[in-house]
Amino acid sequence: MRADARRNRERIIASALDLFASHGPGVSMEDIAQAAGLGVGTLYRHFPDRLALVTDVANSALTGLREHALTQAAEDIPRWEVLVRVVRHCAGQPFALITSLTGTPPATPGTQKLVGEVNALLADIVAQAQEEGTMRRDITPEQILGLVNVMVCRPGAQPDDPLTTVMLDGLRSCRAAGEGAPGPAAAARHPGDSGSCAVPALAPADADA
Amino acid sequence: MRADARRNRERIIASALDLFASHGPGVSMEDIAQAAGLGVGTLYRHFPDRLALVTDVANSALTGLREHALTQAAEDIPRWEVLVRVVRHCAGQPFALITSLTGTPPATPGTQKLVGEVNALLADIVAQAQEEGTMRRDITPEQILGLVNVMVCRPGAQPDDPLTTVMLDGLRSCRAAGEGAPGPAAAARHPGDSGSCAVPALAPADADA
DNA sequence: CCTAACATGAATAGGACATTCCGCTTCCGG
DNA sequence: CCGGAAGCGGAATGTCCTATTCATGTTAGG
Repeated sequence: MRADARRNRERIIASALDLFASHGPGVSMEDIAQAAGLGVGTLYRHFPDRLALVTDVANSALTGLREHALTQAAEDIPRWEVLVRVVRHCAGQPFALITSLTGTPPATPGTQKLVGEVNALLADIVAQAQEEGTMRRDITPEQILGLVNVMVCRPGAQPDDPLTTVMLDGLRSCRAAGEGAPGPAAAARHPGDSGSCAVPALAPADADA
Repeated sequence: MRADARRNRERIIASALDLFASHGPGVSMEDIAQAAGLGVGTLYRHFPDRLALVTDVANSALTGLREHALTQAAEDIPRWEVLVRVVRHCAGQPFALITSLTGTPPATPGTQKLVGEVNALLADIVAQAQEEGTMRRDITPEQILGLVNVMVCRPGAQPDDPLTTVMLDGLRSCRAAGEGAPGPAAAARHPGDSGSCAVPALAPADADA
C-alpha cells in the first residue's frame, strides 16, 4: 500500500470518529470524506461500504479503550481510582460512538463482542470498587455504567470538566471510604430539607463483604 | 369545534410528545398519526405543517414545566429542595423534547422565549441554592442546568431512579449546608487514592455571600 | 334525517443519502 | 527524470423516506 494511501486511511478513521461523536451516527459519507479533506471516492476505495467504515472506527476506538482500561486496572491502586481514570479518559475522547454502537443494530459480531468485553471489564472495576467501600452500593454496576455512558457521551464532555466531576462525586458516596461519617454529612438546616436527596437513601451496607 | 375533533387534537399532542421523547425529533408525521390512532390527514387538519405541531407540543410541555417550577418556588422550603422536586418532576416527563428544541433551529420565537424563561427560572433557583449553601459552588448555574438537562433527557429517566439520585447527590456537595465537615469527608485510605474525585476540588467559597 | 365538519390513506413531489464510475493526478522504483 | 500502477475526485445514478395534498367516505349533533 502506498504511503499516502495509508495516511489517508488514518485520516478517514479519525475524521469519522470525530463526526460520529459530534454529530451522531447519521453523518453522511460525503461529510466524513470532506472532513478528512478527501473525496467520497477515496473513502470508498478504503472501505467497501458504510458498515465497513463504522466497524473499523468502532473497533479501533473500543480496542484503544480496552487497552487503557487494562493498563489502569493493572496498577496497584484502589479500584475507585482506576474507575476515575478510565472515566476521565473516556470523557476526553470523542465517544458518542459508544452510544451509537450500543444502540445501533448494524454492528458486526466482532464489534459487539468488543463492546461486551469492555462493558464486562468496567462492570468488574465498579463491582470491586463497591467491595472496597469506595463507591456507593445502592446501585448496580450496570446502572453505573449507564450513567457513565450518558455523562461521557454528552456533547462537549471533557476529562476534567465540572460535570464529570459532579458525577464522580455522586458516585463516590459521601461517606467516602465506607466508614467515615456515620450519618448524612450535615443535618438538615431548613424545614422541609430532605437532607441528602430524598428517596433512595444510601444503602447501609457494611464496609467490606 | 366539534367535541371529537378536540379530543383528537389532544391525542395527537400527547402522542407526539411521547414519540419525540422516545424516538427523537425525527419521527415521521405518519408515525405520530398512527400512535394517536388517526390518519395523517387528520393530523394535517389540526396542524398546517410539522413546525406547527412541534411548536404546540413544545409550548404545552414548557408551559407545564414552568407552572410546576413556579409552584414549587412559591413554597417556603429550601431552594435545594425546590430544585430536587423540579428535577425529579422533569425526569418523570417525556422530555427529550427539551434537548430537541434547544438544539434544533426550527423553533418558533415564542418557543425560544419560553425556553429562555424556564432556563432563567431554573438558573435562579440554582443560584439561590448556592447562596443558601446547600449546593456546591464550584460550578455555574449554567453548567448545572446542562447537567440536569443531560440527566433528565437521557432515555429511561425516572423521577426517583438511582441515576437521578446520584446526580443530585453529586450536586449537593458532600459538605452539605456549607460548613459541616471542614475537609474532604474521609481521608484517603489507599495509596494513590485521590480522596474525592481529583482535579477540581470543591471551591472553598464562604458560606454566605 | 340532514349537513357541515371531520377523517382517511393512497398518491404526489421533493430531498437526501449511499454507492458507482471513469478520467485525471500523484507516488516511487529504476 | 520516466512510466505506469496505484490512488484520487466528484458529478451522476438509483433507491428510499418523508412531508404534504386531495378526492372520497363517515359522523356528530341539531
